[in-house]
Amino acid sequence: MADVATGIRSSPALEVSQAIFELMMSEHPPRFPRVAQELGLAPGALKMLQTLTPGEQVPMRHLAEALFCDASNVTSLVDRLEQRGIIERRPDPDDRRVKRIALTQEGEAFRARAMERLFEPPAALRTLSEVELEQLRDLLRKALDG
Amino acid sequence: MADVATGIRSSPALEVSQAIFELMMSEHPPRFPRVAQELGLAPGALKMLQTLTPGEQVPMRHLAEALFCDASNVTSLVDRLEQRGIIERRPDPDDRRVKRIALTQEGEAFRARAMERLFEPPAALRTLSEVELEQLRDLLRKALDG
DNA sequence: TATTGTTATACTCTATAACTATA
DNA sequence: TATAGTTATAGAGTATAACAATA
Repeated sequence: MADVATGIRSSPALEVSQAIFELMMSEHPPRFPRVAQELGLAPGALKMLQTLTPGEQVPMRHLAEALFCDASNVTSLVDRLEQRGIIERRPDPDDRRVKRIALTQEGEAFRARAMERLFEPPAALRTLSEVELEQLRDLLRKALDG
Repeated sequence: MADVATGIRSSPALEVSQAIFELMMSEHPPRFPRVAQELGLAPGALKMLQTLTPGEQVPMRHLAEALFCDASNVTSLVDRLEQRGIIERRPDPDDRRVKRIALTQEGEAFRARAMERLFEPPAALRTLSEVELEQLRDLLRKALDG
């Protein structure tokens, strides 16, 4: 059986995949770039904040890998976040080539606010009951952890 | 209770929202830009293909609204998709200002392949059984259909 | 000789503003 | 006068290549 919206054959896994996409796309403009813009951040900068856990000190190289982007882009993203006092460059005690990136205290608060907005449940989820949400959560967690 | 990854308080709806995000982010690089690039398309061009249902003839203006972008960007996206023979501009019989965009025959096949790749179930879903996938699908569909 | 991060530069995507033609 | 689409141009974000410092 072919689906109208996609023109491809269906299966439960495919329908789930499609539904998740639909849920992500149910917001206009899409969540991620919208939140980034509202906070005055490049999309990459928001991804970087998401990556940086409070208390961590991450070499820039690792950020480039996590963000799947070029090192020169990390430099420019870090520059701007540092200028805004959200993160800071710290020397690595073991390797003087390396700079470790950490959230400032101010940055931790900023990040918390950013994550709140990023993960705010999509409106579509409001139609589900508490029990249904828990079922949904458990299924998704099983997929992710399993 | 605060979550380590986000630093914000938890609720079932929030946990679902987070899990869905995690599922989308579990692929590196992220699905949408990756598939677009593999097909030699701008992200907006892939969105446009997703919007264009086979057999439809959509005024460019409508595409701009659906893509949440400027009309001039639609012109440039349409230019390139038309050059590749994927879509075509057709005159509107009722309003000579309007150009209606439709998939070519070749374009319909291209779109089908693109949608196949776009909606290919994430690897994480493979850990779920058929029954669990159906439960997951039903919950997501209920949320989306309201 | 290889690696971390930076700089200078170029490219891609999208938006803004001015324009043509229709309504 | 307003609208559909185009053109020319500018901006933001990211990548490429050459470089300095360190390993």
